[in-house]
Amino acid sequence: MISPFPVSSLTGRVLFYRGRRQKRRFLHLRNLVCVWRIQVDHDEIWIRFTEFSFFLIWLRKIQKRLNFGFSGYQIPVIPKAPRSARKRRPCIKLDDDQICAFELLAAVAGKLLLESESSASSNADAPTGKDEPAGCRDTIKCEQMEDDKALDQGSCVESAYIPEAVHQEKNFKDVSSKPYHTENKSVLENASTIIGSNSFTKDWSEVKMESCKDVNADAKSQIKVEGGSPNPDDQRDIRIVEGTQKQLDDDIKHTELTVANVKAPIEKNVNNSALINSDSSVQFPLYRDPVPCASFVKSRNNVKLGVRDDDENYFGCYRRSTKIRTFKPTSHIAYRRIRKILTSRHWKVAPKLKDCESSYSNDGMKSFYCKRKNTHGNESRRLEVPSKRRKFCDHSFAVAYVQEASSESISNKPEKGIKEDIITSPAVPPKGAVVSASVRNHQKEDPNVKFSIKSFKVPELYIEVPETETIGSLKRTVMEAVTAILESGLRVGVVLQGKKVRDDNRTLQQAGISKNDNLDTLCFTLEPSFSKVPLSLSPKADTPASTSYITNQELSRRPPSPILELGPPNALSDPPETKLDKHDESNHELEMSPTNPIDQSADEAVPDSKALAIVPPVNAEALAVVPVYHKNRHSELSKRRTRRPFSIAEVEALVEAVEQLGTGRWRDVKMRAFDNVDHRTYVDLKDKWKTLVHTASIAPQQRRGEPVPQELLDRVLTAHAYWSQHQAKQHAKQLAEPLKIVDAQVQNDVAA
DNA sequence: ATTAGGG
DNA sequence: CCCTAAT
Repeated sequence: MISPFPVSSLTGRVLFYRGRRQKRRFLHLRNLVCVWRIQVDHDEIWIRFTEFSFFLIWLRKIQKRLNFGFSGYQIPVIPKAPRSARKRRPCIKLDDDQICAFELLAAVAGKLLLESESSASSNADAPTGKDEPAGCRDTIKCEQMEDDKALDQGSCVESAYIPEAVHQEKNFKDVSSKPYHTENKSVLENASTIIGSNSFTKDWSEVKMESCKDVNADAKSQIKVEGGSPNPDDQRDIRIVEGTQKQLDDDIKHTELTVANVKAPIEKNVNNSALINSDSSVQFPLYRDPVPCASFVKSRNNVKLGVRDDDENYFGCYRRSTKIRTFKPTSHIAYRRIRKILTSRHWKVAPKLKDCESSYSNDGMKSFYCKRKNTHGNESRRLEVPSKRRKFCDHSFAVAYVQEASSESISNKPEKGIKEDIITSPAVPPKGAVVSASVRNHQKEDPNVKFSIKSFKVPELYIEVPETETIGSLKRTVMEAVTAILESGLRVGVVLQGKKVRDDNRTLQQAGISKNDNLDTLCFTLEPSFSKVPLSLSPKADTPASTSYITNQELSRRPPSPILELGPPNALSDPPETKLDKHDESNHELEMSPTNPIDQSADEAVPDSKALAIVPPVNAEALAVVPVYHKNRHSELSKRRTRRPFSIAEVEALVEAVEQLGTGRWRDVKMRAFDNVDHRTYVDLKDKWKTLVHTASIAPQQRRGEPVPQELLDRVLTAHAYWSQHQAKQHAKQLAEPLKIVDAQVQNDVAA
């Protein structure tokens, strides 16, 4: 039986090699040869791309094939454009994961460059060890192969290696032409022919993979090369390499990066060249270290990433932190640095694959279920400090106290405290899920629901520190606040699909937590148990993370002052230090640039910086909500308004007004229906309408909050449709028509 | 000040 | 709801 290429199979490792033509020390990432090792059932497939950019393209292809559900967000080609243009502008759709993958790869790329260079002299590189034109294929050469002759370098080009043991069981299909031979000798040639370079030049064939599960646990895989789907891009150099890990593993002296959860975006309206260009913007400096082997020690599945500094002349612009040059023997810092380079929203450098099972839930979200439980106790635990400013969990960052026992490279814990261990890597699926069920490909019925708590939401903190205080003081204050909460005791809250599950007596099943269900929307929160929590309204259903306030007394030692909204600790203690220069002028592509910590830091730091920004005093209203505020300061920066859900009556009034006035005249709507309600601005009304339209267009089950009568929602849709149609007329006809027509339609609807 | 859109 | 750009 052939099953679709399993999602989990997209989990794999990516290896970079210096390509044959790549003798320069400074290379574009896109030019790096890269091999993707992915797991298909029990086999491992190696896919080699002579250019990294091909890999990305290919990923997208296969992604499309797999018809992934996507949680990706859209990165505008033109970040800011005239309103009129914004709407229709083409978008680069890029999945977060891919961004991260991309960056992860980029990080490794730099390292590999380094490695290959240093090996150029030491020749300690690949088994075949040469850093020369043939070097790249050498790197994947499988010396253990029984028929070594088959690996005639002269003829095999950079093509496929299919170890006998594996390929004999394979069931290759080549739609386009010849099937793979089952003899090693011919494997390579055929591979070359089939998926070799030239055949892709004009006629890009999609490579589709399907796993073929077999009863005897001896899974077979099938590689199908399909023709068709002409693509302008030259995919000449895609090759498939397949082999068993055992055969190849030991030969690879290259640094490996364990990459998991690779998901490629579905590209629809983006030409690939754009992406490639962006790739090309990725330039990785080659760092050199006086101490040749201080870094990049490969240990099986783990990566030890090191970053070396180079002479400033050449890469001056890149090397932002010379300090790193001192990096520790264990390359811990380097590791951290790499981590920081990564945007890794949903990414993390995965623990050993062997120790974790890739799992994914219904909507394609994947996570790792770590089998190992005895490592360092807290290993996979992450504390997430939610910022009030963030509404979406995927925008938030988890602060992780990494104790990855699986990686020796960081096994030496820094003494300096948390800071050293903090990484920002939420690894949280969009919905804010921090838990996923483990779904194995083929597993027996297991009544247990498996949870992998990747992060905790911790109570939000509010502290205050005078402007004049030092950072050190700030840190201490934060620490105090945290300690206060911890000491007061914590409770665990369970939030499922944004709703708090309060009934402790319900079973998981009853609560809707089932291993078959999508647990991505399940998360746990830590709640302070002390009672001096706000009188406020804040913790609502949709605000899983509870909020706690440090009372004035608690902070009384500190003079009253501006409020500090506590950002993630890393923001406080771990200032960005690894910014690279952006070289690329095409800034819109920078957003997908892996080596663009600036963007990412901006991305993540913006909220942080906001969080760190001094929030001046507030109005009475706000004070009511957040008791900690002092009134002594006035400020331009105002606090977020209190939430005031629209009542049904208000909605009705709004709908009525819009029906008659249309959707482009909010001021009029306001005057007509909410003239004397000053807490409803026309913007509010517009926003409300927006959400109403949205609400009306989704399934009732998806709706939250106080239910709006369907009748009203129907009217919303009707009016929305109508006014969408009649926008032009609106100005011409002013206003009489609309109402009647709308009414008529409503009546029709009702009648029907 | 309003409007339109994105977050 | 907030924030911004554009009008």
